Amino acid sequence: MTMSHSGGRRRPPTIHDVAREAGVSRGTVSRVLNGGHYVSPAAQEAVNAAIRRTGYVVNRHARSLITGRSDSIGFLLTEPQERFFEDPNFNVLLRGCTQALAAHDIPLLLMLAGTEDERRRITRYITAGHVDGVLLVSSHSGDPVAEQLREAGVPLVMCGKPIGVGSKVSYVAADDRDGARDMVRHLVSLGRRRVGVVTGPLDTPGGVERLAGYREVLAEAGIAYDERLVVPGDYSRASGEAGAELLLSRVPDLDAVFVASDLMAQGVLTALHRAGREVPRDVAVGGFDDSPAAVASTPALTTIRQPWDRISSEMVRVLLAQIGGDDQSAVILPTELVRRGST
Amino acid sequence: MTMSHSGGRRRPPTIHDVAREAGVSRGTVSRVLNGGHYVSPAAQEAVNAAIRRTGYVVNRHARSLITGRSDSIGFLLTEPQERFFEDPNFNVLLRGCTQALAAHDIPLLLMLAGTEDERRRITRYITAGHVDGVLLVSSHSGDPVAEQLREAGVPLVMCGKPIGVGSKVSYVAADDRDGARDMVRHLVSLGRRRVGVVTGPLDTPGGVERLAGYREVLAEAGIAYDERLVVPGDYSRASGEAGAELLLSRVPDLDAVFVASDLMAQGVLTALHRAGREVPRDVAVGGFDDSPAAVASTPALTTIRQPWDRISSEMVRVLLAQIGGDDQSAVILPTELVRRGST
DNA sequence: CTGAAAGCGCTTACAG
DNA sequence: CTGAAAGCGCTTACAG
Repeated sequence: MTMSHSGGRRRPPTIHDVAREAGVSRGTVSRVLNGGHYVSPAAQEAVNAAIRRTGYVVNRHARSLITGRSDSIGFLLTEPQERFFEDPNFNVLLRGCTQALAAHDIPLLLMLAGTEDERRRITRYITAGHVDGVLLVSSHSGDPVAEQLREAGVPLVMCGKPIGVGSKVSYVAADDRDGARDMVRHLVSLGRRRVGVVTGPLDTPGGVERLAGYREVLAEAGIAYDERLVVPGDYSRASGEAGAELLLSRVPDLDAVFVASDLMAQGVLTALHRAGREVPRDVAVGGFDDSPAAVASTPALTTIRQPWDRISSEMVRVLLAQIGGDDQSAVILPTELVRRGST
Repeated sequence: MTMSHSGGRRRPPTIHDVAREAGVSRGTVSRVLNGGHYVSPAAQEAVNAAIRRTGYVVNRHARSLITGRSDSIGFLLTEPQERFFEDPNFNVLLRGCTQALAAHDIPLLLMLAGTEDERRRITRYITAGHVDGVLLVSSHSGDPVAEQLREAGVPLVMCGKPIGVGSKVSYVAADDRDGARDMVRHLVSLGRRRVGVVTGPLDTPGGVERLAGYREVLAEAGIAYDERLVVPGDYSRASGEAGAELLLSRVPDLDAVFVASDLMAQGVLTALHRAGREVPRDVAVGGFDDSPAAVASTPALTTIRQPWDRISSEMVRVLLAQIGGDDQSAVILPTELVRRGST
């Protein structure tokens, strides 16, 4: 019966069309749509058949208008640098979240807020209720967005443990400290004693925790902590290269380096190679992340795998639970040592 | 006057609150919101002041319900492999599109449809009107999604020239053929005569066009086309490595290679190095993309820059124009030769 | 279990 | 230029 204008978009069927087709009221159709409670099997079946025949798809705008929910989730990246976007980890995380949400038929809105101005605009957009919750990726501390969203009562889950703020915010993170401990223990177990470290930014949880793990293992192994063996990095390849040069100039007989990211570890390998050190014979190198950079390096990197697929699925699970009324929660996931040629 | 429940989300102000506050009707507020036509300056000002005082933000669901538009755009990736998602080009494109849309205050919905099943679900979702238009990234031919969306009358812009389908679909692409010509002319101008090529997949425009450019330049330079110098790749690093080995086995005195992507060119460098060839002295290597891989290589790659920022902004521009009623159109953007150490 | 009815917040002809 | 009114497609108490 539908009038079909060939070519352009025809008017899509509404709940009214389905009701007429099924011989029931619109209310009954709606009840079927929303779980089928208080609906007789016969009506249920008639409605389902009518939906199939008409090709009905619910109009989410109408539904959202009345429920007050948007049935969509925001993926917010508040990061001034482009670095993180170029980080392969980001891809895995984004893809994982998109897929986990797709399983619930929830679309993901990608929001990039690199500048102060954009952050203001996006925060406003979010607090106006355009998404039901936010997956927040913000590696640096001092980001006020998390606090603002929390205050506005927006369900929120962060990737990585937030530092600085003592606020109650849900997060999902890999166990950075434990991963660092595993790596440094591994280096020490190989007989290395002059173990350098290139840290991540010390205003990020990864930077702080991985360094902490390093110190703990040195202490437990009875190796004195030596400041000259600690150099800061910013997760970029270049900072790894510079860091290794600095380490070599300070401690020429260095026999291992724990590097807080694979990308930096690539830079470390370059600098060691240039300085004529052979890896792992002269210097063993351990990375962190198990990113594609780990296998692309020569030699391939021994590293700590972060469980990105689990991180993303847990972020989605926690967020949906929170939207459903649960309290916030923190999830810490285990890491794994992956041994390759660099140790 | 607003009752504020500290903590939870308070009921946001509606157009009704603004109207009361401004002393006008809701219709007048709506007119101000939608461009301010047929509104007296006095009313205009009163409404704007009221909006500011109340902190009013339009409810997009209500608006969409009546306008029939969603005021959002989908970014659809129909790609079975993970490769493209790991491609740094993808990041740049996604970020560029997000930002171009943000300038219009239009949120971007990220849609991933890697499997047949997902493609069906997403197509249904899109044709139900949940987005006003689609930015489609699908490197391989034979993807039915483009055709389905086009038939459903959904505004659509593809990244890269679609091949196979003779259908009228808008697209934005770099000038692959011209870029390839520039690179091969560059190699020939250096005196190289035995120029190999590692192609992209020949069911993609990049694969086909870049090979065509290679052949054209050989012809114009009076160099005979030699099948042994042509090996296929799939844009992966591994295929570049294998390709270079094959080339060396067939034509040991090869003096240049044009590689259809930077990632593959990295593999080519690895293979050449292992075979004891020095780059560029023995063999000059030219890549394509100017991706981060180009600078990360040793030596850094001479390559063809694809204007990704312009590609993304043009895709958005064309899509918005099409949503506004314009006909579909194709945009071809120029590439640029970037010379580095590998030639 | 089911229908009739109210209403979510907005836009847009329609009369003035 | 402006207001009153209809209506977009849906959900949800309410009364049976």
